[in-house]
Amino acid sequence: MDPMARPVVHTDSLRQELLAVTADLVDRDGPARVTLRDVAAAARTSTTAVYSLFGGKSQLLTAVVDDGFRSFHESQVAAAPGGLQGLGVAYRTWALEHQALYRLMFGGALAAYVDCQPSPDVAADAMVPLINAVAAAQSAGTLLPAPAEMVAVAIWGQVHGLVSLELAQVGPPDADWAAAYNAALDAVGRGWAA
Amino acid sequence: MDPMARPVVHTDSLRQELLAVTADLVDRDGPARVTLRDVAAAARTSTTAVYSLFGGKSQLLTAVVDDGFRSFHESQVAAAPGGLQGLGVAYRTWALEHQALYRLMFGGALAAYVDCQPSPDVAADAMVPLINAVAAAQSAGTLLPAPAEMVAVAIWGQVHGLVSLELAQVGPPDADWAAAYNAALDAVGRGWAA
DNA sequence: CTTGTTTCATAACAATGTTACGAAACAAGG
DNA sequence: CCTTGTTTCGTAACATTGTTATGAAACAAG
Repeated sequence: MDPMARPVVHTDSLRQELLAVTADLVDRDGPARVTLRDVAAAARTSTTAVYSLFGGKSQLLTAVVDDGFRSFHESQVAAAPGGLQGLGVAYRTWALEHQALYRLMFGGALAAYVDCQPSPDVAADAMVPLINAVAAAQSAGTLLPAPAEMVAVAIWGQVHGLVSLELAQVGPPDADWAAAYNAALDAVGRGWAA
Repeated sequence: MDPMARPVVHTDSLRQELLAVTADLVDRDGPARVTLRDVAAAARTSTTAVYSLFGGKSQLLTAVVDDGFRSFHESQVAAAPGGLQGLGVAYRTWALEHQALYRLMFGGALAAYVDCQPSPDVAADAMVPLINAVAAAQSAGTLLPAPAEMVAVAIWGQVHGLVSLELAQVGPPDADWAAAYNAALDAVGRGWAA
């Protein structure tokens, strides 16, 4: 009574393929040039797959963004032994290695050009290593005993803002971003030191 | 020999009107919902006007963004007497009062969803009051004597990053952004203090 | 082999940036 | 006053893209 009918092709592995292909297109041409027809063609399927597996373009991009946050989270976990400085350095390193994805992750949500806001819990997770490092430094007595989450948000804002300005190329044309970034990290350390 | 022909309607005043109407639409519905047909209808003209006066949609948005940077520049100039703290407070105030425009100004350039990157000199101008305040504080001996432009970029990154995260709603769901912002401004003051 | 059911690719649809065409508007000359 | 010539700009066609609807493809059961 349940003829299995036509075999399923829109499987989870195709879902992964679509995610990878989309991320590739974003990295190659930027978010504006990503079309569902190109995505489908690159994955050797049809645009219907995007709708049956994700629901639409914005959900596809949201999934790519969430994957980006997870990748970023991993890099932060790996850098956690380096303390606050290590996390700060790893932040910019990851952003420069995944420029287009980083632009989509933060610029997409900010510009609201397409509805690709990261899932709140995924974005919050990415911040956990930083919060832990802040709390650890506070326990060690090297950091001011302000609320850890607030300090973490402030520090994240610092590094995110500098990286954003660098990637968006908004600022002095001859800016030495690497130097500014390192100097800012030092200033953050002094500013929040106990 | 030079019959004046049909009178010109695509004049500079219509250009201003288009700019105002576009900024309104951006503020009301966000950049994604801005269509040339709507812009033209709101200005009681045709889409041709956008092409003859700007060249296309991206140039129109770029002009809006440039106007935004000029408005922001004015608010910074007005806040200059308040010193670094005053500039920092004015920064967030302006951003919150022009949320959609701010999103377009920085998120648009970052996401690269549409080519609306601000003119470099306009964006650089917006930073001049901050650079001056940094230089003044250094002359007064209250700020570390690092290159003024680098310090300014670092401070700008701090405030921009926090405001961006707040507007993009990326971060802890229950974050107290105002408190984090004020704490960050204080930390910046301590971090760069002489 | 037919039938029935599920799945998915193709094609139609709507919206939008862009471009091409031709009508509108006006001055000069008859 | 009408015709002609030239410039200007609104309308309509075009191409692209997200989305939806339709019908063919694929397979199991009888």
